[in-house]
Amino acid sequence: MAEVSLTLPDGAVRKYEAGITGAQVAADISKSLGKAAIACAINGAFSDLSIPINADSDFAIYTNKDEPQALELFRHDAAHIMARAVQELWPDVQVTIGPVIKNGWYYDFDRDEPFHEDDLKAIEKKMREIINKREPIRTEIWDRARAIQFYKDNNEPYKVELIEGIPGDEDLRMYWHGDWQDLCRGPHLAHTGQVPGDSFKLMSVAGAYWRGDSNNKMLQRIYGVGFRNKADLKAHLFMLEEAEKRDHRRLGKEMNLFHLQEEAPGMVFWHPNGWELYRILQDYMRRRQREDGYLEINTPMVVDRKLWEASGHWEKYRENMFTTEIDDQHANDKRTNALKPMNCPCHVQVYNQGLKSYRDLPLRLAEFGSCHRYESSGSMHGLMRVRGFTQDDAHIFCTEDQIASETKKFVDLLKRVYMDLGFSEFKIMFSTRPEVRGGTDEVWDKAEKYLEDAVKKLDMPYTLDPGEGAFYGPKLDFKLTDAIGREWQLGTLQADFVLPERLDAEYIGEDGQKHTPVMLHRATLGSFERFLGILIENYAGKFPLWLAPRQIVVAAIVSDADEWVHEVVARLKAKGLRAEADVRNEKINYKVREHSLGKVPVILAVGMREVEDHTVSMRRLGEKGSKVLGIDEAVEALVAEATPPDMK
RNA sequence: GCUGCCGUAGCUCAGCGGUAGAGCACUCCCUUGGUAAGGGAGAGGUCGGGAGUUCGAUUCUCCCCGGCAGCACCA
Repeated sequence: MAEVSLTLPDGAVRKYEAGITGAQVAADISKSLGKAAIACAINGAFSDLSIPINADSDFAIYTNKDEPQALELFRHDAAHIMARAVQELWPDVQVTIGPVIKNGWYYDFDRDEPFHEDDLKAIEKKMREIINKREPIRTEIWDRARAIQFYKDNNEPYKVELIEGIPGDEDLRMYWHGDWQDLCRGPHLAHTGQVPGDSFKLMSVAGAYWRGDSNNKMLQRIYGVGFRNKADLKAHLFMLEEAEKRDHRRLGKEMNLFHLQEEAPGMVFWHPNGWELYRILQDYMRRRQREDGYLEINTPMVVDRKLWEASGHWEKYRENMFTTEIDDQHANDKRTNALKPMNCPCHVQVYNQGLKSYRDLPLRLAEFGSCHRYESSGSMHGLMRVRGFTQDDAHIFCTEDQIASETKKFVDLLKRVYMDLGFSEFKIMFSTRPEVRGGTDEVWDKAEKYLEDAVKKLDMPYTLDPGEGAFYGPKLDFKLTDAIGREWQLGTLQADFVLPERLDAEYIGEDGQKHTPVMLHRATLGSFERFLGILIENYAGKFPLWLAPRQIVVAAIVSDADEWVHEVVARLKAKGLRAEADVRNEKINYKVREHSLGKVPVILAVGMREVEDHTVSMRRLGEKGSKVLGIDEAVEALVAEATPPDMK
């Protein structure tokens, strides 16, 4: 019998007969390890314990304690166990795929009857039964023909389709526990009992298209979350509750910022508090852009379809545009207009007024452009995805040689803005030509090259995202990370060599000849609506003083202090602070609670002591105690704190 | 757009084939209280819209609108 030598992570070498399995090695090392082992690595490749080892290898054992591997296996096996549970409960169900995702897994099923949330409990129960059986998980390697025949015999057409879609003629790995079988790349645990039965939970049922294609049948997807132990599961569920508390739709209601209603789906009704916040942000952006040489313009919201035809949007995005038809009596005809879905064609119209010289470039035209897009009903979500929104948009008309310096300038602006608004981290994605696109390959070669040069000169890391460019040009996207670790794609910079030409933008170069400028589409926040949604969630509504729509409430403790309350409010307002008086017939406890729930950052409580001493008792949101300050001292401190970062 | 669920007072929600209820908010009265809910009284609803079944529909069925969770889409 041939011998294999296995090198363990600590450098020790053990010799076994060829064909020994990982499980046997683990048991040989120690009895407890034999029990604890859940999988192994053979020459670094994640593998089942049951696979025979026939060559000298590096060898490592994984147990419950090995974080990424253990989680991967638990979730993966839980997905399979869930599929088995579902098939045991409803034998007519066909199984498809069930991958591991962040925090858990899902599995897609085909069944005529819909699953209901109540069914999840029954499935969970069945899963625990399967786990408690501690059945060994077996694997075999089959050739394609045999596997296809097997699934045809078992009436599992989705599996047949999956196998037929796997390229090449590689053999397939088949897994079993009990009588239940699935096709899988593996690896898996040694037995079902290794899945922690008390630290998973089925979360929801939802539709999902077979293979992610909306032309295909919609299947039913069940989502689960799973962890190594109960405490981790509890922590995760707690985190979900916390995330729900900072949901901008909820906070928007609690802080009285905005509302949405049936008559205008996807269009925001901003309330005074919300609009204050909106304007604070817009004023800030306006100052930052002015500082950077942008010229602010404003262009029409309703524009004849001819312009959209010329720009190419009509052909590609007609379905998503709001249109209006009016009878034009003079032309004796109907005119079709579209609500602008974006600002660029209009900006080119402004550019085109008057002959431009190379001396005019770069020309940076900015607009807080109000746009409308007919988003599909299912995609709308609070402020995050709406049908009416305002972009902090700008188009930089420049020469090819200016692309790099303008990109640098823009990224510097982004950094400043994101920092000021409380985001310290962002990533850059570089997206290249998509399959459906405007312009020739020659133009794309050029656009990609210039933009790549520009991003390289930034001296910042970036990730390539092939095929994700805009239809008129390659782009850089800027993704930032919020306070609870979620990523949001915000800023964008798109190099466009196509649209200026389509819309006849030109300039006279140094050589006296006409040239077509390059157009850089760029946005920092994206849309104000979406950004405010993100901002609300990032701060959980507890804005820094300069952003808070309601900054200070001055609350009377006794009604004899009302006069002093009004005077304090007047002094704060005179310094530009957003202050309100609360002289209602309520106790201070009540007022403090209410304004704390309303996320007002500063409460100045005023009783007879403060009246006599000309002081205020300052309480900060989220803090327990209060601090008595002289009025002048308090005003000065608040003014300093409330000054926007760009004005300090 | 697709699948599933949901739509009752300003808000959060209970109810359910016989014509509607709670807490908070609101209005008034009492209370002047020192940092997260003082007490009492009152007012408030074509039960998302339309059609059908029924003696009778907020409740059952169908259609439409809107929302939620996913999927698809996102210039």
